[in-house]
Amino acid sequence: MNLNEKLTELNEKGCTLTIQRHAVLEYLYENRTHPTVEKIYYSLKEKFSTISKATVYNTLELLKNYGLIQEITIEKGKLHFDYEVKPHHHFFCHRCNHVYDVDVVGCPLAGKKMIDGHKIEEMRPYIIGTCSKCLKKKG
Amino acid sequence: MNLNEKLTELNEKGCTLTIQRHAVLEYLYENRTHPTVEKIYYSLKEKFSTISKATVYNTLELLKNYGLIQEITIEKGKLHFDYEVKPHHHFFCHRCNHVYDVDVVGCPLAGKKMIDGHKIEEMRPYIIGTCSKCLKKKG
DNA sequence: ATCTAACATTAGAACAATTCTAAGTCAAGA
DNA sequence: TCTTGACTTAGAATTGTTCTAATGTTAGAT
Repeated sequence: MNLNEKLTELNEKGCTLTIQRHAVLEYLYENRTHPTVEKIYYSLKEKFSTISKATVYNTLELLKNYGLIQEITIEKGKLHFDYEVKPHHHFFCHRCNHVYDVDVVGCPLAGKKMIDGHKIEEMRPYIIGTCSKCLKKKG
Repeated sequence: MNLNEKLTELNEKGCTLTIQRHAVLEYLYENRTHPTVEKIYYSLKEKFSTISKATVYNTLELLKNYGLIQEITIEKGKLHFDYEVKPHHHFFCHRCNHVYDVDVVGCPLAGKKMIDGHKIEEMRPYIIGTCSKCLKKKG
């Protein structure tokens, strides 16, 4: 789903399309590195010097609630965000703190709506380890 | 793996078995509710009134590094811990903030050591939604 | 085009979770 | 007993997130 499709969807659902909301979504569209809130905030500050942290947090929460972006709680104590909402796994390298996308096929939970009587609304399959780049550094 | 086995393993690996470390591990052994650090700290305070937060954090980190307990980053901004380290999924209810164990068989990642050139050290399969108890409350 | 009410943004304070620090305690070996 | 190193403590500091009150913006009604 490209940027314009998401912006249109937001608009059609009655959400005001402010310059800040546009900027946050566009930033995530252009930066598929699973940035933290801090990273998003300081990057946007370069273009929009008066943007506030509260707006960034509010906007990320809003976009998440519209199902247009994904929140990632893989790193202890800080949030990352992902433009891509299609189900996929995330790999976190505890050496460089980088989040990678990984594709895993054949997940038995795919498409399931319920488990043990609980209603499934979101999947967050996280994998922790050392990434290929950091493995090379070591040796 | 029962409590004594874990304590013995700690000891054999040369780790000093202080009363605080014993207490933290025992608390997790007896409370399989995936408690937060705050919960662990205040519960232990009742028995050991001078135990400090730093010790609880240090001990949880130490036990985690020995592979004896599992850290859970399913809830935004706060840590939960689990005595059980055998691979299993966690379900988080965003209404009551409770963490449940769920068994999922047939995970294609089970036993895998590598993915996309990254070294897998830990799996954290999280599922978010509304738990069976909260579903009943609603209606 | 103007008004207005609802909504959005801002700056910074407040809050919550975690980590750090420096002083004190404890245990084991010389 | 003294020393050394490891552990714990209390509280300060830091970090990440949320709240607040004032200000700014928008869309719809007139």
